[in-house]
Amino acid sequence: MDGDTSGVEGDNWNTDDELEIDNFSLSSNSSLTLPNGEALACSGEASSSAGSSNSKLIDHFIGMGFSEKMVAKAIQENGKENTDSILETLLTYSALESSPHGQQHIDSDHCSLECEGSFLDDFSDIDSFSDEEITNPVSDEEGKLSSLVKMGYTMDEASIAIERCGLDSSLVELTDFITAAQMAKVADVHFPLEDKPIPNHSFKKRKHFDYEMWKRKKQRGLEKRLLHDDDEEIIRLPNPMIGFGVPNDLCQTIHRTLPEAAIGPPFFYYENVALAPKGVWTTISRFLYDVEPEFVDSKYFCAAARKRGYVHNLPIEDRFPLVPLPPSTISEAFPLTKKWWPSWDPRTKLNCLQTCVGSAKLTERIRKAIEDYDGEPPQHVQKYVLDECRKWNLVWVGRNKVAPLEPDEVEKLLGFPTNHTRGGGISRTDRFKSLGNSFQVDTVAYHLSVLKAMFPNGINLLSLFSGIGGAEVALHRLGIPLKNVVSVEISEVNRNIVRSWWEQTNQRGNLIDLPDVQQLNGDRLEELMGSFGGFDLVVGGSPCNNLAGSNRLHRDGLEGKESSLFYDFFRILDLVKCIMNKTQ
DNA sequence: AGTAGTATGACGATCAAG
DNA sequence: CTTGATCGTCATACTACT
Repeated sequence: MDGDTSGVEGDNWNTDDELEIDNFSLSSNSSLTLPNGEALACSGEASSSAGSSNSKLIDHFIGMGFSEKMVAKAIQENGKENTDSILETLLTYSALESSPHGQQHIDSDHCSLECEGSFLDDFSDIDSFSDEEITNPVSDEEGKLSSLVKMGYTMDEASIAIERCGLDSSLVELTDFITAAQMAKVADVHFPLEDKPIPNHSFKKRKHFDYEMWKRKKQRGLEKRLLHDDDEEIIRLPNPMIGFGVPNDLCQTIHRTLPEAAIGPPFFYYENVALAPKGVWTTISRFLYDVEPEFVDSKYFCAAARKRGYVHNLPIEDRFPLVPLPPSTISEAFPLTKKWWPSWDPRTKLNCLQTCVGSAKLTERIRKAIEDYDGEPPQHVQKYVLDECRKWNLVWVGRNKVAPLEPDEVEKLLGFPTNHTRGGGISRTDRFKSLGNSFQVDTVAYHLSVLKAMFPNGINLLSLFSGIGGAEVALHRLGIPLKNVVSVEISEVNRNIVRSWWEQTNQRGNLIDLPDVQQLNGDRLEELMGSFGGFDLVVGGSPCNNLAGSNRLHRDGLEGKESSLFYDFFRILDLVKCIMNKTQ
């Protein structure tokens, strides 16, 4: 999808229940932060974990060297009965925590235990709370966002609060807003309480706690470097990157057992770049019900590499590939290049298709560099040319002539129909951008193929961050009828592409497109699902802007401006799950 | 001259694999 | 250790129009 997701317009919120929050006074926090209010707000499980009956259990684990916050979260997740799984969770957390990127995500989870005590602490010094104390924010907004996340709120909640309250509002105002929103949500029967424990509002204490935590983690990180890191829970990429199997793979007898919480309905399928900063996939996996990601390189499906991670709860037996099988090498995909391909260019597969392509000037420079020599150019020229060709995915189109791929060639490689992104007022630049952000259809279709036997009459699909409709095209090419498709995509050109494809392929189903995942709330989902009886599949690849290696400027990880929309994928999936369970 | 859309090049770090 | 890959962003110059 496109990068700009910040266009939240207040007008569109009129139907949202959150709007009612405006009626709350932002400055008066007393009534909202009373322990009574918390007890009312928390689910049974969450509030009981804060009770005194657990103190022995907590002390037990604290005695083992785990932090109070961790123990509370682990108990909350596993229940107080199952001490074994609590211990296992704690061990996992402590491993995660020692990773440089993983540590901040522990903080981003909620914990109701910190509610204990000091409710009556005054907040008078809260405004002196300096963001820079903990993080090094680039802007005021990011600083506030980051602070809120560290205080235990979701990225989603934090950004909405800033949108609604304004950038110059204090942290107290922002946290009050979120609390009020959560209060309002509690009234909504469909709000998944167990996954959104109400954060406490003992600001002073939490601030202090977090700061101490941060110092401790920093310290531990230093210690860690001196020790072995063999117990790191960092997810490793498989080599070869074939996930749970690719077509023509001989050993396809892999079985897996999904965690209980991950089992559908609905089925879900999440995608993002495999080479994300350390700890990102651990966090993604943890949020998506602890499902182990499947890392696959699309070079096993087509002539271009595309290293991606997929988290899904689909069966992995009896998969089958799309037919016809796409060309597997560059020369098969583009036969005309064979004639001009020099023997000293060993490439048979293209690298990852990106959002930008090489310039005409660059190909000109390359031509001139080779032209000076009669036969084979010297080593250093070969090296230069090959480096540029690999970096920009250039192919040989004439004597001494290289060129970037054309948009229709990229469409072909990615498994889309030719001219899928063409016309309708879409520029060449935008085509490359949309295609570069898309799925490789054959790869995704292989994973989704198991649905065909299960849903002979078709499926209802929720497609988040749809882009140019990679999931829709994959399902269609598999011959799985699309009954109702709700497609959420911020970019208007992309929505037009999907709409136009939908009409051209004579779909019998119903396509509903929405612009913004952030505005898709429980009410709207319930309304949509009520009309056709729930979703069979939720698909989405959230923005990779802040995860991708090509991003020199803002590779900020999952908390980055765009990539944090992952949490909206989780939020919405969890809402769908909740509603589905309720109506069954 | 103003404007909107387009093309170009400068901008390294991170992480895995050999 | 070195090599290689990587769903990118930004300011600026350029182009094709009014």
